[in-house]
Amino acid sequence: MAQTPSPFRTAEQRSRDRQAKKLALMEAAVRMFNTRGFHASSLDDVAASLGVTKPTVYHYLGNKENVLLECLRFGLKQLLDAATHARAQTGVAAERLRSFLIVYTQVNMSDFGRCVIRTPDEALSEESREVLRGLKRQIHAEMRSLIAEGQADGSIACEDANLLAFTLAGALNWPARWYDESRGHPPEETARRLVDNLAAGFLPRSRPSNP
Amino acid sequence: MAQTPSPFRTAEQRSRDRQAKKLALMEAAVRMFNTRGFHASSLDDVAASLGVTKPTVYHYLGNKENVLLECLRFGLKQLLDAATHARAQTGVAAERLRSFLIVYTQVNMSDFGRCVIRTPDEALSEESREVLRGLKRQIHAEMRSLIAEGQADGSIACEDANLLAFTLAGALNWPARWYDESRGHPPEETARRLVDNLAAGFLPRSRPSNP
DNA sequence: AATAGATATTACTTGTTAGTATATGACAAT
DNA sequence: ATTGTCATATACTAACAAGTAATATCTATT
Repeated sequence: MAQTPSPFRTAEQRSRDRQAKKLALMEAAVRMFNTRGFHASSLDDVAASLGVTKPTVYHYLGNKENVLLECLRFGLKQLLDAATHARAQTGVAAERLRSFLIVYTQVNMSDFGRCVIRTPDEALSEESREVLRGLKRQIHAEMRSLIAEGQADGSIACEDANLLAFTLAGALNWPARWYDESRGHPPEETARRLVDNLAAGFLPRSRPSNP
Repeated sequence: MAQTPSPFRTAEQRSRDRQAKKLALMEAAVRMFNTRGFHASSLDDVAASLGVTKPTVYHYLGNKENVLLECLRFGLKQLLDAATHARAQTGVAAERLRSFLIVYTQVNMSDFGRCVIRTPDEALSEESREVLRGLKRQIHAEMRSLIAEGQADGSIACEDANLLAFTLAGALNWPARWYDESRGHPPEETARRLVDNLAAGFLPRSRPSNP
């Protein structure tokens, strides 16, 4: 089985290499976008941060807007996956919503999620904007529908599912701006506490809601 | 009293004129920043939108960064004013907090408030960033201290006043991104409903919290 | 009138960066 | 061996936008 390893890479290995390089470029880019903003980030600098030159970036990612677009898609996919994962769970809707929200928040605290939140639509061309709006709408719809299920099964109390979705999303997107992993509590714990605030509200409850 | 009006303006009138022009430039700028983003907005275009030229902008506002800075200060002042106004009211802390939050949200739905929320720190120089961080911290501190008062007088239930302030701020900053005055409910109503969501939480309450 | 100050313009310089044309070396398949 | 393809570099173009003279004009006071 364990033969002398060939110094030649198979087609599959090369394809994996390529993917890894592409992802490394995306990671370098997203970090720079997050620290400097999209317009203030030059592809020269992104490339240099990995010890290569700009045409290499173009080789793997086409053009600057596409670099951003792929980063955003990647982040949005993580958010959507969180939704489908929560959807597959058992329990009342409020519980499924909670577990979705906690993962949603953690994604927003990570590099690609941060980029999704921090990048305003205007940074993109009309075309790409439509694509992204579609994905964002999907995520919003998932959240809203979990809320609606909760209204139906009685585990969630609210007047307007759509507006509640905006309320929750806002509160849980914001860590993309303020959360600093290197100080304070770890991401999961912070995420959980934020969601608890939203679940309970800030007005005192006379008695526990689960009799 | 009502004499033939002099065609000559007094010093005071001229000073008011100057202020008005400066403000008009700031409004034009802030609207462009909000629609295109800071880096994608050229002062040539800002000036052109009022039928003047770029050096005019420099005459009134110095340089591009200062244009942004003045807009942000303006918006932040509105937020701080909302806090001091709420502070002066009577009633339990939860009530004062509510009324602060509602105004806070409405500011974030208006041009200058939008700009405060949508402009990420990185757009500015280290210097200006410090100034703004200071102002933002003030607002955050106001919110946190209203919450702490509520913990003390029993009108607010929460474990961590600081984290609750982030939760509320996030939810109520977000309308700067999604709210569209031209569709849906008017600003005050939307603001009130958002705050209600946060006050009540999404878990059902067995009975009203005000016995 | 004449001068000073405020307001605005035209025309320029300069720096930055997205994007491209072209060259080159390495490897793989034939 | 030869040919083609992938990965990368060097070196360039083109465009845009910030900021700066130098200058003209209007207004108000002496």
